[in-house]
Amino acid sequence: MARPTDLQLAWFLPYRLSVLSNTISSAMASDYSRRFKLSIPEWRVLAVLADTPNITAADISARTAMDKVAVSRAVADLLAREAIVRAPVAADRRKSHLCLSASGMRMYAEVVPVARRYEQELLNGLTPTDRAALDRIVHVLLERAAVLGPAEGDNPR
Amino acid sequence: MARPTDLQLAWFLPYRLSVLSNTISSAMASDYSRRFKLSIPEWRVLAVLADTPNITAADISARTAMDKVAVSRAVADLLAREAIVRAPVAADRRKSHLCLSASGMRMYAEVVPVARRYEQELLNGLTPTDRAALDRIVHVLLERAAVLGPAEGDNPR
DNA sequence: GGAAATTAGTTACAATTGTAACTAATTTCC
DNA sequence: GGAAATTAGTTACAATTGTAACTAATTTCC
Repeated sequence: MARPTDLQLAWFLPYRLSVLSNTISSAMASDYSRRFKLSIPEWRVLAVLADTPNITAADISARTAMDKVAVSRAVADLLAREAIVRAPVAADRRKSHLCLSASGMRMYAEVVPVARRYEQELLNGLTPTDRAALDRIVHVLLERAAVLGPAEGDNPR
Repeated sequence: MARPTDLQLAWFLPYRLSVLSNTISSAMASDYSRRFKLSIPEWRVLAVLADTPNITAADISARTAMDKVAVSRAVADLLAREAIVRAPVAADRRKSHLCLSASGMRMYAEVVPVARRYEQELLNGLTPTDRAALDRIVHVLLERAAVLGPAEGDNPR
């Protein structure tokens, strides 16, 4: 049926992943922002700091694949709302260590169950075998995608 | 190790899917735009019209999960570049049917192998079993995500 | 038959995001 | 020891995207 030059967008993996991820992210984003006034980047920074306190903005970039500007903006916002605290590093005064404030921790503790429930709702449709397969597959694809991107062109990022 | 309130962002499915999809999409986007001056929305419109000529902008929206404004913009751009052709529908003059021009088809024919190669590079890391599992899993997750989104809040989109 | 409601698509404006240039601190290396 | 290069983080500006209001055509329904 499909001509040889035809791609069948509906079955094209990058397209399907993009639709899937956007559907999930925008559902969650609208929920977070409605309930907690948190954007996705802010929520990510919160989550990383809950996991590993006293790291720098650059560390957050490295762990989240977020751009350093995006991190800077999210951090500025969370600081303004006093959800996190910034402490200059004595040994290198360009850096600051960040960690959650008491109220940031409370906020995080409130968001986590909501986030977990989303994930659970998604995973509930899958058999244990499929869940394991998904973990494996996403891992492989992430690795390959990371290599593919920079390799293809000339952008040295 | 992880405290009970901790989410472990690195294992959080929505987060992993988002990083995966963004990595893939931005690699492809930079490649498309460098070689063909095509944005992702433009490429999607092109692909849908290659698959199904003579449909309306609204039809494209419905098939791609793109917002109608995004479609309108991509269409305007492709029209300006004469990659597609617009013909008013006699029976309902609010609508127009769109289809690829000869040069649009050539452009599409050039992009397809590049797109396919990307997909292939990704899939090459997976066993046939995993590929089949991925198809199934993405399908299930898409369905669940579609239900989850609107159900959670009050946005009637 | 015609006012009120709906629909396709566009335009205007606001918010978000990406890129480049920048400041200030530190490191490298002659 | 100090000029040149590097690094952390921010700021300014441009490009992209989302939302709301709009125009023009059509449909509904009294």
